[in-house]
Amino acid sequence: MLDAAVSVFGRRGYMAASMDEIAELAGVSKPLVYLYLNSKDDLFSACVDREARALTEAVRAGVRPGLSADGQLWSGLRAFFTHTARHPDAWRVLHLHARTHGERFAAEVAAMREEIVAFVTQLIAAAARDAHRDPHLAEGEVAGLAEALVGAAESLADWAGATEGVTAKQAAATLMNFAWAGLGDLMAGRPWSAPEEPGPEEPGPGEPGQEEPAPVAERAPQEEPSSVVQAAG
Amino acid sequence: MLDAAVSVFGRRGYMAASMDEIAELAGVSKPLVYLYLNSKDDLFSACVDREARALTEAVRAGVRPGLSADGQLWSGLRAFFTHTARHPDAWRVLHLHARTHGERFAAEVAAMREEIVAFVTQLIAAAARDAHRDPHLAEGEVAGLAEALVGAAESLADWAGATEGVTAKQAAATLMNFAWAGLGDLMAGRPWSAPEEPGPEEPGPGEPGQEEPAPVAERAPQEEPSSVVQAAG
Amino acid sequence: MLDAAVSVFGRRGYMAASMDEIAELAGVSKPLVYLYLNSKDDLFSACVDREARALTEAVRAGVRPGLSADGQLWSGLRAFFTHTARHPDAWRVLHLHARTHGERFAAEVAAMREEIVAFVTQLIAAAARDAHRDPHLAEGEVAGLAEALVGAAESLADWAGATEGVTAKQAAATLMNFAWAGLGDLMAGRPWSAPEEPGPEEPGPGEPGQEEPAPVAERAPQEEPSSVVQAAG
Amino acid sequence: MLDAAVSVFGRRGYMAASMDEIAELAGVSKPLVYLYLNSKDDLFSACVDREARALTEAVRAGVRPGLSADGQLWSGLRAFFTHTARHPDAWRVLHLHARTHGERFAAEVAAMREEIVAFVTQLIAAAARDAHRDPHLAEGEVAGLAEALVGAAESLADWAGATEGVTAKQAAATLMNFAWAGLGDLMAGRPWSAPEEPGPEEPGPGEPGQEEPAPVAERAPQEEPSSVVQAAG
DNA sequence: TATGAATGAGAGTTCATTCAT
DNA sequence: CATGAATGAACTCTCATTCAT
Repeated sequence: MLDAAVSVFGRRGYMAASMDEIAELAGVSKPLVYLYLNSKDDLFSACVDREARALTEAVRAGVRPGLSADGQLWSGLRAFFTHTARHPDAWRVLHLHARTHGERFAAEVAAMREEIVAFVTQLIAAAARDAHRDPHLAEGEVAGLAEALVGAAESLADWAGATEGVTAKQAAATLMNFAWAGLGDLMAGRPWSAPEEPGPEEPGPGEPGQEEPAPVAERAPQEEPSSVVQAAG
Repeated sequence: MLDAAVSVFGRRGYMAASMDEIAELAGVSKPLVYLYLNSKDDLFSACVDREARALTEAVRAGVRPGLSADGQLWSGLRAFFTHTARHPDAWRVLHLHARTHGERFAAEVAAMREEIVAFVTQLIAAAARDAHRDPHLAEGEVAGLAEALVGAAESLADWAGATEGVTAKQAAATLMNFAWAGLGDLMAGRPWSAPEEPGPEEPGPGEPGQEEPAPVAERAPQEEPSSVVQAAG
Repeated sequence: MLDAAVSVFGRRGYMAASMDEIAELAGVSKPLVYLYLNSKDDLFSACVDREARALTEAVRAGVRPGLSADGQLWSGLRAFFTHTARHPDAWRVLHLHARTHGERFAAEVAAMREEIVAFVTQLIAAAARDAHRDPHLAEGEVAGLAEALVGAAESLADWAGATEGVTAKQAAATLMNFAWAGLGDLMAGRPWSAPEEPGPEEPGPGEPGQEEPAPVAERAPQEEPSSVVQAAG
Repeated sequence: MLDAAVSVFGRRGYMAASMDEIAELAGVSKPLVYLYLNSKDDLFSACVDREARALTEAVRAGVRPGLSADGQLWSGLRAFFTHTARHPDAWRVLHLHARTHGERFAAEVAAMREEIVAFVTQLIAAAARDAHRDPHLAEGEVAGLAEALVGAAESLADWAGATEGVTAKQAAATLMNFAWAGLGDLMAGRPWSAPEEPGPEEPGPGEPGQEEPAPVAERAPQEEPSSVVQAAG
């Protein structure tokens, strides 16, 4: 029943979603929805709750704890993009709709986001520690960079979710290049490269361990450029 | 009249905005709104149109044509963040609401976004040409990076708009560091530094010449860390 | 529009009355009802207000100020029964329905009732003064008797309104006998008799000045006794 | 189960009472209510039936058969006010709610009322016979007076039920004074006095023998006069 | 027998939209 | 040109009522 609600909310938004449509999609009657979840607000809140939990859980499960900072970020991003790609409506609910309807929902999303930002902040701080250059990165700066990184990831999730032919791994690679190496290094021919790891999601032989000479996602040829743009919007 | 509509749409969203409130805020009667703009859809479309045009125009006007690639990007970002900060309702309409209500509005936003992405793509390609390392950056790769950059900029615009004490310049600096130097260089103590230029937006004496020792945006001291997370959400 | 509301509320009661039926009876659409009167509660309140005012006004206008105490009571009762007989739905709203739906409406009815009780209290006190027997009637006693008299009048209004063939004058005469002379005097053959006055409501020659040898209302022959009982219930 | 129904109906009214609340208060499940009593209408009808029977039975049992007419009336009124005071929800069901929802319920209440009115009619006729003044009271007149007396009693029951500090005996005394002696006699200092009898309901020592010097009910001192009016409404 | 689970029908309320003026 | 006045349609939510067990 929550599945139906997430689907309708994700496609229509909170206000445009009608309880009739949700009930019909769930295959039950409207009063039943009200029996289990008291109101439209509560229903939406339950959706946001569940999906926020699911997303953070997916990211947490995707991170390889023993790896280096960039390795952990890489694995976390892959899990993040994989989850958002698999649950596009849920992602729309969280990222598009929950933030526009009252403090209540915004707070729920904020709690989820905080967890992810905190994780990223830790990674950056750890990397800075490893580089022994702490003085150059004050605590506030690290937080700012984490914000930027998470924001970029969110936008790329929108883009990847709406663009055909972009896999989660490609999105993650694009972001790692962009964020870790930086455009400057890319210009200079110094892309970031993924750490050695057995591919956990697709462990089959079809995936070569060294697939990263193309560090930036190579998208499928686009006959219709507007769709790309639109998708990324 | 459109001003009123943008304000109400930006604050309430498409569905929750009522024609009554728009007409009242505009100081005219409701039938007059329908006389000039045929329907709520058309009114919203006109808002999106106008604001998309205004934003692209602002960015275009802010770019210093003669500068280097990163200089142009820097000036463009400053113009972008300045505009979104000055017109928060317009930015909410474009980035939050227009994408959630039908292909029609999404397409209008897409057209705007395409222009900006194309501009960024040109800059990256030019920079790559200058570095003589073209082979490393295929066309698709450049487009992907441009997407990531624009996405990061959009997220930062949301964040700056919701966080007190973050100026447009600080947001732009944060993003330039993040995007151009990359986290890797930042770790290594090699931040990106802004090119020499007379500050165009705030040329007054209120701007100290030595503003760049803090390469990452120095945000206002935050006693309440949760507000940061929430604001950035 | 209020007429329709009073009619429907009077016949159905507050809860059972539907805004649809009220709007249809008023010959307008439902949103128009909500435009003028904000909610069902407000609509009901407006009805109660108007009818309470109308009833008190009718009683006030019916009282002959120069008469003796029983003469004033007699004229007031005639006006009261005339009004309730002419506006049965309004009377049902006030006496039956308004008292069962929340303090708000009960208070409005109470204000009206207080006016009438105060008037009756004055009359009884005046009569007691004239009889020079003040010590026997304390203030609280007078108020209690006024309550009883008004209560009896209300019940008789229900009865008269639902029983065919009972005129307002007959109801008033019944109550005057009952209240003023008392059953004891009636047993002893000492009925109360109406003071001399030109009949104001029905001034035609069809009404003899001395019509009161039958002091108690003679009802029409009742083929169906249950209806009488029901009406008086 | 009927107890719960009477309680909820009495407090909420027919329409506002929900079967859910009734079933919950009765401690059973809703389908069980429907098993025993087919519908909400039938349930309400059963309540009205039972309570009407209970009230008439209480009055019948309270009357002392051997007494004089006014003595019987006095004892009957005391039983009546005692019962309504002890079962306020039942009284509300009968007097307030049953009359507002369809002929069916009104007829059930009417049957009860007819019995009481018939009893009172007999009393008045008997008293008239004793006084040897039959010609002055035709049958219709007696019935009218009985209606007025019963109506006054009903109103006083409402008033006593809503006013703190008014006992059944006080209400009965007020009504006997009002009805039997009449205002005229009261003005002249000739109140009705209760016949000699051992107090049946409260025979304990809590009842002083000298309770009749105040012929009219002495209500509790009322600092707030509006509450009296409202309560009596 | 007794009930958890489910629903059809209808309630009050709102809003984009349109005439007559 | 501009609007006061009005409405059709749709919304969220409730409740008496009934199956399957």
